[in-house]
Amino acid sequence: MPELPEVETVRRTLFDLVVGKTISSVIVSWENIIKQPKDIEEFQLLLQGQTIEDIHRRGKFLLFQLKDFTLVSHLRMEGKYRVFPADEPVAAHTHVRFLFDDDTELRYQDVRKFGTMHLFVKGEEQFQPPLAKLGPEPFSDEFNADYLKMKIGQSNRKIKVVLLDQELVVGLGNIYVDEVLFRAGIHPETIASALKPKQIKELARIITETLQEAVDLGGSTIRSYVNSQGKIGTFQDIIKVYGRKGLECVNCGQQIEKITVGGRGTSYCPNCQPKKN
DNA sequence: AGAGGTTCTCGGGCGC
DNA sequence: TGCGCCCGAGAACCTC
Repeated sequence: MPELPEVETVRRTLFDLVVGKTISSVIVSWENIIKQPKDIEEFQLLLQGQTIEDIHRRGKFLLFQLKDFTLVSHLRMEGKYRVFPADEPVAAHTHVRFLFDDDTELRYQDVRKFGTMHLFVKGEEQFQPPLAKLGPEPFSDEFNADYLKMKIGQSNRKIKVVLLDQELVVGLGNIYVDEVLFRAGIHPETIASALKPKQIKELARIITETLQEAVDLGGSTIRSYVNSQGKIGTFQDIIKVYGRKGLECVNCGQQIEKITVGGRGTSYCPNCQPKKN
């Protein structure tokens, strides 16, 4: 499901629903979600009595700032957070429940069970996996044309693979990387080092711009994504290539093609994104 | 039937 | 040989 725009939208909607609430207990019904601490009872014990003071985002991770700890949560493909009254029946695929002392609860649902949670003593999360090696945020000053030139100028990997690498820049996933490359007119299999400085400069601008547009539209709802208030995003309405295999390119009318790049389904326009190497 | 919005690990190949 | 780099496959699961 979620790439940066979806996670940011979840963060914003969840913020209004849970900040200020205090956890009275935690119920875990699929233990593999909890990666740290390894001991589930310890995870539950540490969270008891903790108040949610803030919710941050780092790349595609949600960071619940508690009084003494940071709960780092990745939604992977299908993870969702919703808040319910305590007496609401528990829906299928609910794996973790954070019960609050006001008779409401935060429920984590995840059909495919790929999501992860790591609990750290506040402040330690940034020095350890899974956050330690993440690249800059796409909206930060650190991420700019010079940075991108420096990082990918000598890379012999395909540009799509490079952009999906969260150590380069965080936030892009399969939808937005395809849209970004379409907007930039770059074939997804182009070797990164073959890009001209001008193209890289343009790419940096388009990455930031595309993700910002998507945040403004509440993300993309392709199959199952809804935010924590149950609302869908609308970026899918302006998607130009992702999921449009066989349809006409909105720019030139040629059929959108689909190939596999780095093991991921990849949609692009062979005319607007010609292969040059 | 197989792909799907994610990420990690593994083994193999290549070039220096 | 070793190292760095890159790639693909497979893994974690369930739904349509």
